[in-house]
Amino acid sequence: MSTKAERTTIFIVETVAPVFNKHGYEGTSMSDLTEATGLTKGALYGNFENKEALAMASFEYNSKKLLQAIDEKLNIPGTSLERIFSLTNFYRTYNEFYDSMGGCPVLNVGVDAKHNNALLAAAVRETIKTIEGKIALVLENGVNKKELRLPVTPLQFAKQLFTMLQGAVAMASMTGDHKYLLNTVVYLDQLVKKELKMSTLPA
Amino acid sequence: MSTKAERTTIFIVETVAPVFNKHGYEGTSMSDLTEATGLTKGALYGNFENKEALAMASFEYNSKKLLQAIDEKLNIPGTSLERIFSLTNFYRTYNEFYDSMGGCPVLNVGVDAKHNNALLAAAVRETIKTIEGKIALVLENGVNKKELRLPVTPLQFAKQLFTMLQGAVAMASMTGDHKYLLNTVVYLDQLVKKELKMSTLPA
DNA sequence: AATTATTTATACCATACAGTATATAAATTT
DNA sequence: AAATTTATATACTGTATGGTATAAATAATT
Repeated sequence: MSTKAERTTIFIVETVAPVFNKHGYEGTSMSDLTEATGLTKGALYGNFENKEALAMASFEYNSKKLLQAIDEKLNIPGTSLERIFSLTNFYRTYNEFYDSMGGCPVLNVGVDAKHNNALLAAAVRETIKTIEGKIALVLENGVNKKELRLPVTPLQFAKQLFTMLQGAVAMASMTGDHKYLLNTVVYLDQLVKKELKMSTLPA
Repeated sequence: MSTKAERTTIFIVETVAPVFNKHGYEGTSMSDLTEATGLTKGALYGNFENKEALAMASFEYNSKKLLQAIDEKLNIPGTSLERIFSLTNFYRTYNEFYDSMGGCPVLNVGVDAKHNNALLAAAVRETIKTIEGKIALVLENGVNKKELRLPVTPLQFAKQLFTMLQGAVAMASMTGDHKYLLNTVVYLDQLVKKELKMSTLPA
């Protein structure tokens, strides 16, 4: 069993992560965090070195949740095409997912941290690379198994796919209209069906 | 000729706009602004009611510049298709454009203001609507002139186009890699050529 | 050029900020 | 259960915050 202190640390990150994600690094104050957690500064500074460490832990927490969800969707049993559809289907209601985190961590921290915190900005770039890599792996596998053909390299296509998804995330987030997600996924699914499906082009 | 005071107000907005755009509403302090302008608080508060008014004027300034650039690209003489390509071509090097503003105002303020400033958030939504409307108008014109055909309504297609462009903007901005813009525009151009061009499907 | 109106600089306000020292309380170990 | 370690609360730094009152300086008007 975990010690009380460890559980407190986790509790702090869980509680604080959405606050940082909503209001950004500079926009979040230590008193916002004591208020959210019901703890005092002593407790926060006892578990984390400073504000930056709290923000970093918060992003890593949200990023991990996102990466796990993406992994789960991409690693279902089935063909590579079915795995890609599983991912796009996840983004169909991605607004519900990111609402529980106070917003998409990639988008929010990526934009906020760019000129406010170099460490966080680097962490976001790492997360983006990881996601693109995961998608590329599925695509590469599909090419190897001759389940699909790609007009460009797997990584290149993965980047393009993620860019479009992230565009929908940005628009849905800024406008509050989740139809941007829905319409983009509908578009992407037909794109994948038309462009990547191998069965339409027998050897 | 303009009065000295009017020119000072303009100078303040010009100088302050990139600072707000880079660091966000909460991340920008009044002393950041006195430092950037070389003026004192007295001067800033003599020309603007408060910090929020300064931030609002800054966004409107950047937004206007963007809308003017988009207008310029969309209103070249030529067919509706050429106008759309003129817009996508603008986004090919959009990073240079937004660098001079301290980032894309739609993306940066849209993400930053969502939970930090309701007024700014509403202004961004308005700008998005305006851009989508401008693109939709060109598309509608093209349909009327039978220069192109659309699988969905002009506004719907305009939204999808802008979503993809904004996705590229977000990715390029977060990673610092402008190839996201280039690749997306290459993709969009071929998409438009294949899907919208009427000449391939004679009546 | 003198007067008036406006604009900017200075000095200040109360409050909020991130962070710390230390005392108290609560776990953990023996 | 007692001793010890660890975690949390309290009270406190010094500094920065957005904003203001007022005085000095500069434009604009007559």
